[in-house]
Amino acid sequence: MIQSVDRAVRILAVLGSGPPRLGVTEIADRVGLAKPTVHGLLRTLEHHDLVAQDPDTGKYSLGPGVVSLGNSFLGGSELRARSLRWTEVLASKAGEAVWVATLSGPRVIVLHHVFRPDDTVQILEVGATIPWHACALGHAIVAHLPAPEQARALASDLVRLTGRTRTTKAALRRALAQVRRQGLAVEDQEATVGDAGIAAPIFGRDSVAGAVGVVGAADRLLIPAAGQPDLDRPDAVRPDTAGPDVARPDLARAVQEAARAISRDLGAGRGSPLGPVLSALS
Amino acid sequence: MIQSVDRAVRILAVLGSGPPRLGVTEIADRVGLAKPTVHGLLRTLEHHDLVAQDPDTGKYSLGPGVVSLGNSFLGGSELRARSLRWTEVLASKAGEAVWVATLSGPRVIVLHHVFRPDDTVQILEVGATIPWHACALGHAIVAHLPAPEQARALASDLVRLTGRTRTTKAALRRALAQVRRQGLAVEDQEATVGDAGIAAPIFGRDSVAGAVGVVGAADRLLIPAAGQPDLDRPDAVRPDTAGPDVARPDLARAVQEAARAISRDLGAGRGSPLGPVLSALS
DNA sequence: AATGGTGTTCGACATTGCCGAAAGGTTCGC
DNA sequence: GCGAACCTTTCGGCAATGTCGAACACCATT
Repeated sequence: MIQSVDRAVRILAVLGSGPPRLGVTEIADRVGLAKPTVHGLLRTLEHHDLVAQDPDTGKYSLGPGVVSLGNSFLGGSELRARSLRWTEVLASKAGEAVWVATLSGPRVIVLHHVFRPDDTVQILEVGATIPWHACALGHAIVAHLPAPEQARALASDLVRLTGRTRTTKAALRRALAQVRRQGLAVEDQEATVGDAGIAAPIFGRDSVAGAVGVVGAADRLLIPAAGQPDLDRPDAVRPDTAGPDVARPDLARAVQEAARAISRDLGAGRGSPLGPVLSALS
Repeated sequence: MIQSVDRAVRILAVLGSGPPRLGVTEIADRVGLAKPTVHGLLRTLEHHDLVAQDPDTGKYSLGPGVVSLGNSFLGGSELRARSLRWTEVLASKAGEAVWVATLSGPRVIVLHHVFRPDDTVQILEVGATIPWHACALGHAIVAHLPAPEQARALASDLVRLTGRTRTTKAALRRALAQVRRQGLAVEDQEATVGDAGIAAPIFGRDSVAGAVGVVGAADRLLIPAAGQPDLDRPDAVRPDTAGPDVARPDLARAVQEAARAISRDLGAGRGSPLGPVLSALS
């Protein structure tokens, strides 16, 4: 581990997580380094436009360079590229906004966002990060992670975002087991009040690569647990195996189909170790 | 300038600009360093999720961490925050897509993108970078830069993107002079065939902070130079002072109004050195 | 005018990261 | 199937490199 690079990155992280503008002294405190050390690192980062210094106050913030890099990452992401055509279909079939996400540490990052087909004003969420335990995308991914990584995810900070966020290991373990059973994750207002999510895992050649799902108003995406199952669609989620939150069967099916289509494009299946898992999901 | 950090950033830049996946050897060649050196830097960056290594091929690519940083930058950008409300208005008034951009080195970065109000499928361009000399946003910014920085911009690589891109210093200097006269930049298919742009500068407390403009099909945004001026709107751009590309007067006016509104929100004016410049633009 | 707080510069110490060479591992071609 | 060529990764010694204490210049308050 190269020390100065490590420190530089930690400075970037501090600038990205805290208040938008910080002074040298404040940064030095937060990363635990001497002031001149931080200054030198900042100058180097500034030279590459990764940080910018406010000419008036002398304080530092992230620079435009980081957006370019972020954009390059999105452009080079195979998961994102492969999901473009299928998410379009899913959005129009479901009539809801579609997100594609991948895991980064204890959070999921939205890689792609297809707007809900109606033309209301919507803000773009690409690049946004959400704690994995508070969204369906995160559940779908973590449920299919190898055991050690899954344990690491469960050991992370399980912050409460709304009154309904599940924050205990036990509750999350139950949720993940259910996700594995159904091949589908459902979340009801655990990240944002009023919004729900339905998601399914996407597999790469030999591991889970991300997840795709729909996001929108809970009363459009879910049906009350007490409601009758839609017996015309036997392959849809059945209320008797589901928890209190039940996904609309047509949405559940559409999400799963999209996830499988993207997985196929990514090269999962054909003799890969995940073949059996994939079959179980179909 | 701290060497190892500088090298690490150059590695990130290489990963962001070249092919999406590169091996250690290839990276070492491109940055001109020894293989083990690059390896150490990559391991450090990987530890922070700024690069990711493909477990199969061993090749490296940018990691999810860079998107988080990019998103933090956008969230903390005052220019972006202040422009949100006005761009919404501009988009609906103009009926076209609206971009807000800032300068980063020789390129402009799109900080905010409001979709064209009709609901056709559009891709999101936030984070995209464009050579400054090939777009109206870039002209609007560079035209109001202090002389030394302006010279530096003119000294950069003036790449030809389409058959109409102006690539000589002389032509660009003329264009910039006209932008200063009119307080408006117009670009006709210099970045993308079929697309034009109309943009105006946004000023911060004591310098140009960015630009706002509309982007769309050239035949919707521009009127033929030979056409008659719209005499009902005396404050619009007049063909006799304009070059061959003439912006639709209503769009020109709307863009300028949005730019001035955002500048006002950013704190330009009220006794700042740019007061006179601002007045001249109104 | 004095004070507390910035961001910044300087210089010496020794820690740190650099690179040559060699070692696993994998994918070709034969 | 075998060998060779490529890859990524590891090791160790040299010295260049980055780190930090102290002092500087500057601004906003007191």
